[in-house]
Amino acid sequence: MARQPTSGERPTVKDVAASSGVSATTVSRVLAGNYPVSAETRARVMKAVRELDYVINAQARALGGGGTKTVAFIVHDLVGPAFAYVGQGVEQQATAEGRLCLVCTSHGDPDRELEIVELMREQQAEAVVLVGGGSGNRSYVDRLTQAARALDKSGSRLVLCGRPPLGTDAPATVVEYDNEGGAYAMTSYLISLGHRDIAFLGAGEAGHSTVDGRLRGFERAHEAHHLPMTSHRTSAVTFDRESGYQATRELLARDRKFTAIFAATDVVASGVLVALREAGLRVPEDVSLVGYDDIPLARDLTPELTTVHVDYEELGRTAVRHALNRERHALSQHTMIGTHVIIRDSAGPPPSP
Amino acid sequence: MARQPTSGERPTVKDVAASSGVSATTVSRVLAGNYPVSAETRARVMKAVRELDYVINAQARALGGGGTKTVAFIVHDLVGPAFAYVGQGVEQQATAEGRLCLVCTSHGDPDRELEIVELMREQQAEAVVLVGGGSGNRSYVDRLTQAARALDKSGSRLVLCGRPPLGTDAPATVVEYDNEGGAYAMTSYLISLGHRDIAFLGAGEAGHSTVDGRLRGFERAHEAHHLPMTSHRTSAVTFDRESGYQATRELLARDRKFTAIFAATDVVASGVLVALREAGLRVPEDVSLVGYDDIPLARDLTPELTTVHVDYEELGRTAVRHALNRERHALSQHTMIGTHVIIRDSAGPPPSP
DNA sequence: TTGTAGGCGTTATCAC
DNA sequence: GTGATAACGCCTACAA
Repeated sequence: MARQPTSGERPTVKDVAASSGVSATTVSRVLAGNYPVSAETRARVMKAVRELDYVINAQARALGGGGTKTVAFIVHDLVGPAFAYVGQGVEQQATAEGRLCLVCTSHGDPDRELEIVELMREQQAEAVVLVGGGSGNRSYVDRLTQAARALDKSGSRLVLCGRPPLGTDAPATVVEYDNEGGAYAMTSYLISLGHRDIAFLGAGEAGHSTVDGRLRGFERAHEAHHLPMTSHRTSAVTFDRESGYQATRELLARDRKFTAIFAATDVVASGVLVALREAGLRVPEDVSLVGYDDIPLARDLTPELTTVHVDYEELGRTAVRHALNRERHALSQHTMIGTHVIIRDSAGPPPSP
Repeated sequence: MARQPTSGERPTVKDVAASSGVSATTVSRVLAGNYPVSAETRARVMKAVRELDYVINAQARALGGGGTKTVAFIVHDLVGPAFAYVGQGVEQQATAEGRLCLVCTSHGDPDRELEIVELMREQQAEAVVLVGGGSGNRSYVDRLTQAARALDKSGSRLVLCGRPPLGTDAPATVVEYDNEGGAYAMTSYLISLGHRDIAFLGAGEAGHSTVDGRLRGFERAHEAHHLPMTSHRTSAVTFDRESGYQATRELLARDRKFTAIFAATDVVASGVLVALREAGLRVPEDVSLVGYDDIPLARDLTPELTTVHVDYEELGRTAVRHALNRERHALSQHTMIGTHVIIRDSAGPPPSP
């Protein structure tokens, strides 16, 4: 008589085997489909599978061999629009390559981030994608390098997505986008419109790779055009709307000479816009405003925001693709994704004096 | 001599045991910390753990007993703001309860959704959270009910987050928010402002639980105030900005009597706003506009959008909390989260005739 | 306090 | 084509 699994218990290959009168090995072969099995046997097994509503145990499979078919991505939080798009890309590519996706949020805490990497090593994730700019702090970079080596040793791969490489001796895959180039192009655009006094509102602490790159592009453009620079960094540590609002108010209180504002992100720009409007300043007639990221919000602002486009979804896809299909023994990989200016309505010529 | 694991291989408890001169069991006990071990032994073991850079194998642990400590959430996509917030809540609560989070996207495809539920059963996820409104299609509901039973049998739990229960005999946890109540309150608000001809722009096919609920609230408010209703549903199947834009253009082409528009979502409202502005209509002077969801976008529109607030993050948290800490043998659970009107600047009295 | 034996569900290996 | 058997790495009895 076919063995009936205890009700309320999950059936196993053994149950299927018993129920279809074959060995567990044969059941495994039918399911894997990578080994010759007679058509008749296959049919019997499949019937039992359906009747028992059997599904394989992924943990057991991973243990026996085969690996976990899992990719992890670690992100500050899921609600930042840019993060969400990267996540979307990661999930998409992971699914396309037959992998499942683990998500974790670090809320920007480096210690938590390293903890999570450790957790992912326990989980045997095939790739660990770290999303978002990170700190350049020395001890942090060292610990991350060590984590990269540990992952490498267990056949996994650390991927840095949207931040610079750790060093050439760290086994990691890096997929960046061109913060500096985009900021350079945007600044040049403003200069070409006639602006000579541009305020850069870069929220966040120094040493943060993303803002640093953008600021560098801003500076380089000034140098290239032989222009003095009036950069205005704020002490805010977040990239949110509120910090853009506050920074603009402070700026307006102490300096009204600038004719354009370059906000470090679109979200910051949305806060800037509110402050400008409250001060009775029109955009772009009185002051031009540009952002960075080109998230959907950019088109919802009034006026629609001129900004730098970054293909975040592609960033995520590339990260997974490279991590999973890299050349054997290629120690480090590095890809740079281009960015470009999207001209909308928030920037124009400076007001005539 | 202590056994050195082959370089490039992951160390196991055995390696740690050999390296510290104790048995594998003792290592396990030290790591679990739930069993008395002499201080000296513990120290030796921990030292070996550090030296070998050992981490436990989560798959093996799950297999031996203990379970996977994993929660899955399935969502249309990660970039919709509402979805992102629910995901944030799910991840947050999962982490708080010591679980890891698997994400999958279904892109609104019911078949894919059921496939994913199956995958999660293989993964032994402790809870499977289905996020977002779903179709009321009979065969779909039946298959989902069957999936719920299958999950229940393996000790897991299906959670419906933001959609109505499958039926009282399905072992599932449901966490909804009050679509009908919020729409009722908002419609009443518009009526109290003096509006008598309100267009409801509900993108999406009939049978979609979220829109249906909102439309029901819209209708009930009209009934309660003894007002005839002029509902306008569009044929668009998406909830995006574009569908709001198109729907509004069609609406304007055939009917200009309405004095207010109730958009099914904030994102739809953003498209409506563009179309209105293009037509030279001022908001709220010429026509009032309200939305639903209260995503950050609502505050970035000009004028800031009057809308219905939904605490999506709490929705996600509640989903996980209930799934993990339910009473034993409670077949079905049902929670409703409240919604409320947020008054901003996009709705006012109708223009005097 | 510590060690030994067996099992979790699957797949790889080796026989038949 | 099919079936036993031994891993995989951990944990929970049961002994000592």
